[in-house]
Amino acid sequence: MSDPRHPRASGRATLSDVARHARVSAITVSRALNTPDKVSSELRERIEIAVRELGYVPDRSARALASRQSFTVAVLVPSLSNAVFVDTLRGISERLDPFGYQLLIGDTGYSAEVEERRLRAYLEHRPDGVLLTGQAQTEGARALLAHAGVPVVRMMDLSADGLCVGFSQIKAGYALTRHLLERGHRRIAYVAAQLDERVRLRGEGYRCAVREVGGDDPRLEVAVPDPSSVHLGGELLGRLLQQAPDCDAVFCCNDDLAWGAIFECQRRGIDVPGRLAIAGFNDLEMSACINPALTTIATPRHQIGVAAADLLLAAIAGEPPADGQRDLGFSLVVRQST
Amino acid sequence: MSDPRHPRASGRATLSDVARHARVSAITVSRALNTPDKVSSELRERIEIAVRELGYVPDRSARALASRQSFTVAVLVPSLSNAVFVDTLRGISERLDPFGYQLLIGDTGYSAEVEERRLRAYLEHRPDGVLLTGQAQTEGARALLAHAGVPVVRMMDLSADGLCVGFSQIKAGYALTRHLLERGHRRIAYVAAQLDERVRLRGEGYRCAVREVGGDDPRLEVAVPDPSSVHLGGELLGRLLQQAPDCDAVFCCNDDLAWGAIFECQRRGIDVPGRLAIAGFNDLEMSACINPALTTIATPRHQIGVAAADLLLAAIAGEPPADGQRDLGFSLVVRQST
DNA sequence: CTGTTAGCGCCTTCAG
DNA sequence: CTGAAGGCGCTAACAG
Repeated sequence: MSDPRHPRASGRATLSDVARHARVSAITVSRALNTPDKVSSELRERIEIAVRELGYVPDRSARALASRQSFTVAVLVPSLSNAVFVDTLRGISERLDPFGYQLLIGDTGYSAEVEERRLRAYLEHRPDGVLLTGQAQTEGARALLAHAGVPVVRMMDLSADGLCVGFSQIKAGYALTRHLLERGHRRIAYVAAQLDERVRLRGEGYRCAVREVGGDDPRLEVAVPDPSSVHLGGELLGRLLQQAPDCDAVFCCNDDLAWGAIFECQRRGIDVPGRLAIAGFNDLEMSACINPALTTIATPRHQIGVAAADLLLAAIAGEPPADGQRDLGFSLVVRQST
Repeated sequence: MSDPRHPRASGRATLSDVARHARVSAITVSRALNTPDKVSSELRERIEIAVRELGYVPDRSARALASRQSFTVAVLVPSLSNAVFVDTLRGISERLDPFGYQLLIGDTGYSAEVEERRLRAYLEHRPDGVLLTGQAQTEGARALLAHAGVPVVRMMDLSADGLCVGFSQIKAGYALTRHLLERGHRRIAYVAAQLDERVRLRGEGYRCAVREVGGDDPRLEVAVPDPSSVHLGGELLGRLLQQAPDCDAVFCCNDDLAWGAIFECQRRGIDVPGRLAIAGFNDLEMSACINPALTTIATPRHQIGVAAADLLLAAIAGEPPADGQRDLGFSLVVRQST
């Protein structure tokens, strides 16, 4: 009833369908596809034709199962709405795509629980490597990774152990605050939302710097756990101005908040930077376009993705990590808002 | 040499490792995990303990191979840098996560070739469904989908055949232009970048509307294929003002460009909307925050994700699509920029 | 260069 | 409710 030259009605063409069609053995088809130079050009051609005629698409599950390599890398970022992580993803993808690795991209919504859940889900794919943003947050997540035994590279911050690529969030926060101090500001505020590890560390850097000049004052800090947004930036500026009307500079934990703060100043007729200097963090594309252009910390997020991918590739290949902790630095971009 | 109660050194714990550990058969472990109510509570408990002790994580490849269901859905969007698609992804994820589906998320960079390549790669995972943005661009992509025989839902625009969820880009472009006409503008420009299907359709709508009042003029259109960005918005405004100094309103094909145009007007001292009205498309978060607040078309992108997921779920379940073409509409949001 | 054999880890029968 | 046998599609290891 069934024609052996054609794929079974029950599903798609398989390797043996192709093999039968090309009158070779299955393994030869496998080789023609994966290591073409190990197959004579004659058979290769016949096989290529069969593949095309049957519309054969290999099955990764079967391949992964048999070869014990999934050619898959799991990547977890806090949010896809944040351009910072999307730039990082692009760097990863640029580096991993050419090697045939496929990315399992997931966002955690800045939640440790979601992170663990997604991690578990992705580990079921037996990824060849895992890329994480920051530390694995929960005990469970760390246990999962330990059991899995896959190479892991952590991105964005620096840490004491394991492989990681990033820069010192503390130093960056410190550097930006120093810049404001050098501009002569003494009542410098820190406005933050989405209080993740990195935002906290930037706050640390800020506090370090203001303390050095005795300029620390709890009223100068506005921090809320809400998701960051431009709108929130305006709102938090209002709150800040209420609790510390004499502040003369604002360090926003990210650019989005800073934009919102600038817009709010425009509406209130507050001169930036004359009456109030405003600085952000990350140097997203728009920060150079807004009026006044935003002073901010440029972060090497794309490069972090590239380097993390390279590090992971090396780890997958079993190469000893020459420098497991890669500090890619940051740079202060001074524009008109300060 | 090897203790049968422990996973082999060569790899991670398998179902039979767990089975041995709990002194039951492998299939019972499988059932305890997938259909717990088909296993006595006693065995279930023993199995749960074994799972925990061994740190067992199921292997999706093996499961997919044996069950012929991958519980995976492939999603292709043009870009992750565009908040529009990220909002759509969120809608999809919200709907599909609870069912245990895992998303294979990929971006095409607005390229038809990349789309086909990614599609092929994702089909190797034997996804239970595919979510596409717009039409499958290439002949090859369409052939792949036809061969694969998986349910496909297309998002964002409307189309004649197959399952799709979106709204009429033409009508939206028309509606926005009508609004500008009703405001009394007669020299309305269309500024566009990233010329994908949707941007072109919006342009169609624009042209329809201006033609009705005899206001069409090629000098009023500035369109470049470059990736859209805020910076580009400013640049294109400059170009427009040069080739049509008398234009009195600008319809930007997306909000990013409109922001850039507004910033450029601020720098040039052009009054918005007094001298020049500016409108965008999509209603991203920032559009309500900028000064002047941006008039734009609010698009139901999150809802599109939700509805697309629902449609796909139904199609996977083999349910006949009651309404295969779902028009979710759009709405005009009039703010201060017009 | 090509083929055979066996098995990856799990689930679908079909039995009890 | 539990288990035994077989196979999903592919590739490793060995043969020739």
